[in-house]
Amino acid sequence: MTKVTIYSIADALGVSGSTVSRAFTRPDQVRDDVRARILAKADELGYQPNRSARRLATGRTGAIGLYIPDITNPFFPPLVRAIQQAAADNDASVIMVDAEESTSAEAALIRRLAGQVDGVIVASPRGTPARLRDALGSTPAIVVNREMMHTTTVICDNSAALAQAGDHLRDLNHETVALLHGPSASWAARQRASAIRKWAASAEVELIELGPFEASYEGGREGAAAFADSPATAAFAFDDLTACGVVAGLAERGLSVPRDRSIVGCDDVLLARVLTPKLSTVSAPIGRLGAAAVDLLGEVMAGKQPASLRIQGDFTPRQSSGPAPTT
Amino acid sequence: MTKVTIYSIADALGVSGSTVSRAFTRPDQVRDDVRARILAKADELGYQPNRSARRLATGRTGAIGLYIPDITNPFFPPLVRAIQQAAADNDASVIMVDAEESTSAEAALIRRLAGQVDGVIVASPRGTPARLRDALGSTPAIVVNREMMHTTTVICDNSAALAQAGDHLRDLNHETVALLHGPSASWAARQRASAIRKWAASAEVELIELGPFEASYEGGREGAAAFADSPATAAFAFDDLTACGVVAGLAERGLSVPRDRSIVGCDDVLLARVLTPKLSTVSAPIGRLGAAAVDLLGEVMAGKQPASLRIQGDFTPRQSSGPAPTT
DNA sequence: CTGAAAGCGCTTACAG
DNA sequence: CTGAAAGCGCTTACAG
Repeated sequence: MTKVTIYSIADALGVSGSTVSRAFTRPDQVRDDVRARILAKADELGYQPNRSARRLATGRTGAIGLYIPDITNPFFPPLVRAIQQAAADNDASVIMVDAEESTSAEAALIRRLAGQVDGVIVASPRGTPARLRDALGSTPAIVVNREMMHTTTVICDNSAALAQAGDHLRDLNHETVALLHGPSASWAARQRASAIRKWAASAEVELIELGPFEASYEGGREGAAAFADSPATAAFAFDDLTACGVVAGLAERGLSVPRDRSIVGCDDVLLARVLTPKLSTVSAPIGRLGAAAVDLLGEVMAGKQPASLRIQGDFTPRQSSGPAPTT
Repeated sequence: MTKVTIYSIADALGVSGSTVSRAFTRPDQVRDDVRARILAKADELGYQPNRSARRLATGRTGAIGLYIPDITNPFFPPLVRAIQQAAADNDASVIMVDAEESTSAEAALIRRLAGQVDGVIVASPRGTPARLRDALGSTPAIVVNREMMHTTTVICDNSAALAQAGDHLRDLNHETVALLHGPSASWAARQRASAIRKWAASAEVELIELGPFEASYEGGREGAAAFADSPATAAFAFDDLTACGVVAGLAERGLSVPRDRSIVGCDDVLLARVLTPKLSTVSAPIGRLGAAAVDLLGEVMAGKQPASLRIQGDFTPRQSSGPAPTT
């Protein structure tokens, strides 16, 4: 099976390569019957355009880059999926790189990625804005899950939902509530913490701040130890995976959720719904986040400066939050 | 910031483009000091080779394709990561496509992918071998997680581990054990079923076959209903996610694991370790699967016909299996 | 609407 | 070890 190019088709049909090329890229500039014959022949020969050649000629790669800090964190697969799907709708392929949780590799990975694609979507970067901007250079980019000046950004705003979650706990008679801090380098952790503090102040609930803890199951288990030793009867975990560790850590101490302690997670990942007890959590519309990122990236690549987007999260009470134990 | 090419460097240094090109691709063919100056200047100018041009010139894309049926299934992210890492070690990028669980889209997605890359890794395909081979055409390929004639394949062989798991249950005095079938289109499901049947026959344990059920949390809940109504005191779930659904479904019926029923999962995904109770499961060395796939793909691309690989799984008893309830 | 030609940025025989 | 030149397969002004 020899290589089939536009010239194979051109020769077979007695037209020029230019015409074949146009039949694909500017169909309206080719007479209908000629185009029909070209398309038919292309199909017959199994023609697939050589993307490298096209890219070289047009200067666009047709690919967008996606930087993810940790594909293994259940938050990201749905995001990756949404981004891929939106990209496919725009005939773009996506090249994904996973930092494997290494913050130090971040800048180098992003720099390399930026060189290979038309634009990049950076999810949950941990590095400083300056380093990130340096790595990006002039490549169009969208940052997801973190706000950053001079950059189009799409984030999930959980403040209102977190306040709702807080009210829900207060209504269940929890009078002192723990805030299990996420990693201090995480923008989302800082956001959530400040939203919760604000809620606690206005709701006149006593807030006990514990941590920071890693955003992992183990981090949650450590959090559980601190939580169990505190007077709090309910806690906000940084995310669902952490919450899951908290449930396990409490269980190891003979404390059962929601009977003895209540806990609310964040993100509503698969885990939150399959855990027993199901987690009360704040859900991020992850799919919309991804789709929006691709749309906005398209605008940036087109030279526009679209406004940043913030999507509201939503509180979903489930089984992990219950009435405060009566002592 | 204007585009920097090999000629920017060549001009700045008074050498030819050929020499600059060689400095990168055939360093031994360039005098040491010249190469050093070129590399330094490239660095100074922030040179990034244009991949499209390189690809067009060499005829290789430097990319491998990865087809995944469902990125959202916790089995796949670690596989993706391992494959990416191994590819990066070989200076290849990976273009991933996710079928979003749509079996019907499989062939078309794979065909498109195959046209864009030097070789493809196909994970857990559901389609018939004929359709798959047709979609692949002459593109070098490795199939992961399914055996297939005339194709280099890397799979995890769980037979021995499943028999170990069975023995473990029998030693805990379970006399009748349920097999919750996975989806009938799944090669892995058929494999596991036959390994379990073989074990049951030789161990003289009564096996009750239930299902098939979907490979999902919901599928597991359905399985739990059938399991609860059966005389079995322990069950093999198709995978960990399903097992998780079984635990939840049993809980809804007031049955607790491992007190009232025992359950063993498969794959040892993150979920298995964060669930309470932690799942007894058969672990696939997912990372090795991915690394091996990339290695073998390299051989196929080099024109060799490497032998298929089967890696042994391992049984890991944890908390979800306990002594049979004494009636 | 169509063709001849130049050009995208590399690589790589071929001469020297 | 180095340079001039051709070629990879497309796209796209430019002429007609």
